[in-house]
Amino acid sequence: MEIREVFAINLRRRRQAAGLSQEELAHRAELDRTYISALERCVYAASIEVVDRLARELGVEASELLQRPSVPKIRKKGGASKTTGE
Amino acid sequence: MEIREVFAINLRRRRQAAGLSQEELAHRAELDRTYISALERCVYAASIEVVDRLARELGVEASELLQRPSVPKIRKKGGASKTTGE
DNA sequence: TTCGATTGTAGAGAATACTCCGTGGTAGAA
DNA sequence: TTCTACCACGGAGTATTCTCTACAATCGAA
Repeated sequence: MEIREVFAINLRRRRQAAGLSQEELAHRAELDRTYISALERCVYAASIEVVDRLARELGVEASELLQRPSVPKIRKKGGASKTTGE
Repeated sequence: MEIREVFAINLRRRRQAAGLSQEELAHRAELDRTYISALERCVYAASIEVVDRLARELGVEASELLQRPSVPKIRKKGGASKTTGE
């Protein structure tokens, strides 16, 4: 999983959890709305400065937005082994 | 503390801990040597892609390189209160 | 349908990250 | 001293991020 994707997913989830629209978040973080949209679609690799500004407005640490999803406990009998895709 | 600084400090500490020169790390992460130097001096705000590439070569998660140093348990009697500097 | 709110997307330009060249400085070993 | 390894730093050029404007699509409510 690419780091852009990790960030995109975390950003969208946190934003929605905070009940903010892309526009609201963009305004608070002093960024452009279309840019937030692009970030959530993995169009760009954000600089750590925008990661930090978004994290602040979402009430989390910058590092959290780069946290890869923890592997969700595999429960299997005889299924084919599945790789992470990365 | 600015996020650049957080990253710069973590990068340098991890690099030295790994016993790598800026040149060695740059080569392994396929980045320019002078750029690594600049990152450790807070000249630029790296993109999350270079954070990720450096993290890989240092054997850590990208998110770790953005982790702010934990406040080291204040032990004081009557000293002037000290701010974080930020 | 019509409206408001939200998001996707395109294009052009400004700003900044990143590369590549070179120079110099410091410290340790020969 | 001389050599080597390592790092700070400058400038110029390329690549990418980020801003701004505009238009279209979707969805739920009136």
